[in-house]
Amino acid sequence: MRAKSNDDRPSSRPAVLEDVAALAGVSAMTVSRALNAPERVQVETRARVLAAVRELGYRPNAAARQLVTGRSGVLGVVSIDTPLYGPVSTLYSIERAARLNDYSVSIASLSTLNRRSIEESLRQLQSQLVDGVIIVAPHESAADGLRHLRSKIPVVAVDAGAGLPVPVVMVDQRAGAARATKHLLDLGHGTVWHLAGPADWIDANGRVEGWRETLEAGRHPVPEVLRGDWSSRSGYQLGRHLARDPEVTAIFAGNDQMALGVLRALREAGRRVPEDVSVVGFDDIPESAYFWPPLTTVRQDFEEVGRHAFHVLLDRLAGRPSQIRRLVEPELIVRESTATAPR
Amino acid sequence: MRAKSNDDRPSSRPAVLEDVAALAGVSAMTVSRALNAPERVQVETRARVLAAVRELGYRPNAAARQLVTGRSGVLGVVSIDTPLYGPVSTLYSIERAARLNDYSVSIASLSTLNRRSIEESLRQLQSQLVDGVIIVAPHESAADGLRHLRSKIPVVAVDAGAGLPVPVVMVDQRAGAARATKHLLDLGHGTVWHLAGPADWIDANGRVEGWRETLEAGRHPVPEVLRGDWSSRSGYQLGRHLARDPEVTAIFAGNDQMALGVLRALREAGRRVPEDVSVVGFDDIPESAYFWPPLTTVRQDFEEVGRHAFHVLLDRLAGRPSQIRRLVEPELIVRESTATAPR
DNA sequence: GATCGATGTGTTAGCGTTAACAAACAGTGG
DNA sequence: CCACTGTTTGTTAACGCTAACACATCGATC
Repeated sequence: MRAKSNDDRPSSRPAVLEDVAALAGVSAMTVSRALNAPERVQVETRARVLAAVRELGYRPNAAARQLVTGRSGVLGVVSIDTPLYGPVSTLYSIERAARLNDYSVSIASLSTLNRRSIEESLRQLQSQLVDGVIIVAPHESAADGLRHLRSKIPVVAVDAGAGLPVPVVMVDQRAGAARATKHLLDLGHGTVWHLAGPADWIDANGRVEGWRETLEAGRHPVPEVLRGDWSSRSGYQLGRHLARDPEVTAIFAGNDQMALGVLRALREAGRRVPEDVSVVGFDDIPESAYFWPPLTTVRQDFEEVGRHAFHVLLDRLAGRPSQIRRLVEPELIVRESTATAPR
Repeated sequence: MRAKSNDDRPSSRPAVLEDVAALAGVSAMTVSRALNAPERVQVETRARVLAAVRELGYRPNAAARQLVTGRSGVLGVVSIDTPLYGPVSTLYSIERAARLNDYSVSIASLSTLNRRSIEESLRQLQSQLVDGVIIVAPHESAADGLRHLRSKIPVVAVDAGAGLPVPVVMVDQRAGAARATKHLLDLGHGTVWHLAGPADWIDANGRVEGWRETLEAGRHPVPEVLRGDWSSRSGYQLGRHLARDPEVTAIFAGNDQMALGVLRALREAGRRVPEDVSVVGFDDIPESAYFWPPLTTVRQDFEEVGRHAFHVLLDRLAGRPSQIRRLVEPELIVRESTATAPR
């Protein structure tokens, strides 16, 4: 009990449980119960307590509660600090799902994902006493870190490779790439060139696999993979090579930005889209509907990814069993950058 | 002291101060000092303590520390949940600055910024015991919330209007818009049309002002402002109107996405860029160098904005006086979408 | 050689909350 | 009418840390 437990209420200091208890004429424990387990307190008592809470503007002290319960109601999210559409959308959707469930979110953004950086940020989040962590790990280099996790707290990965000792939630990249490729083949193109994202990105490699499998399944020749870095610049540079080759009539770019660069390279080379060459992107960023021409692309439902990741983590926290690999279906959005093959 | 203070170390339970103290043969207080005020402990003792800390893998319990010191080392960031380049870059740069200074960052992303939503998220962050809050408030509607803050903890705003009772850090939008406009006037254009962002965005209005002032200063006619919504779609729609008017030879778009839509509208109307019409954007998103043609635009240094915001907040936390309004200088990036006026 | 300050370390008492147990009370059934 | 159950409330003791003070020890000072 406070030294000065007299009747003044110096609103300078925030109200604590004891103040509420005094005002309501009950013990501190009853107040605690009225707030955390309302059914264990008589209706009338609870009403008095809640009135006192409101009058004093009482807010429970998170640190004290956490010290005794061991739970903080805080979720850690480890992410990569690029302003790329995918990772950002995922981060926000996780935050939204968490807040809807009265969790708050503490972020650790990393410029590179590897074992050291992941362990470091995990340590930092742990000493902040987060209840669980979601790692957005779109890099292959993160696998090493995820494989050797020896964290006590539950971890869920988003956009991570297979065969890891943690649950993974992600968009089915292979299915998305397969749909994009099949769309082009169905339009009569002999084969599809693929402009991939960096080899150390999980998503990039998943898309390469989906593309390759689809070509092979239809016995189409498989051109060499071209590696970009997600930027329009790299799409442009690689696009200039492709533009020179008259054989090339269908290009599947690993994301919309690279597709934008390709569109520019083709135009500069005098090749029309979609009359001479068809182009498909990936992501469906808000701009892609306004590219020239509007881009056929693959939409990923990040909202669903975030929601799932959060709920899988909740399951872990509650000790419930949960799926260890959850794939979200992507959707092909057909616009004007694709058409039947020339001739 | 723990009930079972015998010599076993059940590594099941994480080590606490007392365990370290026992191993090092000192009192808990000495361990605390060795970690928080190393100069107040003898060199040799400190070495023993640190060795014990390492051996046990001891990490201080944040909740306990916070309960007694009243400080958490956590910073709240209230932001808007769009994947737009500006707000996202700002968020990441704040996070980076914070982490470099051993603060962690808890985010609250809102879909709308108004008095109610700001107060609500501030309450939530406060009950999480953050030491201070940075509000990224690019909406006019946030002003009402910021004006009536009665929060006990320090608050700094980013991208907020003038005349508020909190320190504000932001890019100088008027200067940026003035530079863009002047660039076009210097190229001989009679006047400049402006395609503004939504009227409820601070930045959009700052750019309108900078544009208008520059035109008026040079006694150029001031065309009616066209209002878009930052999207390529709106840029395209408004651009189609402008494309029909042969008087229009210079367009300043409120951001790069809208500029992209304008480029498309002009091209569809058969008007060449930059030969017939010059176009300037704002933001310098990574793609804008790969638009067709590459876009002249205004670059904002978000990294610096984040750094400043964090340090102003640190000043507040330390009770030091700080600037109440800090403007970061934008930079004009000239590319190929602008040229001397036709005729 | 008593007094002082400086230096290093220990002791005590909380910070605000909840788990665990204890107590008071009413109703129930034999 | 008494033990026995269940419901509601209170009491106590942590949770892990640090502020504040207390206590040694040492050399320097007059």
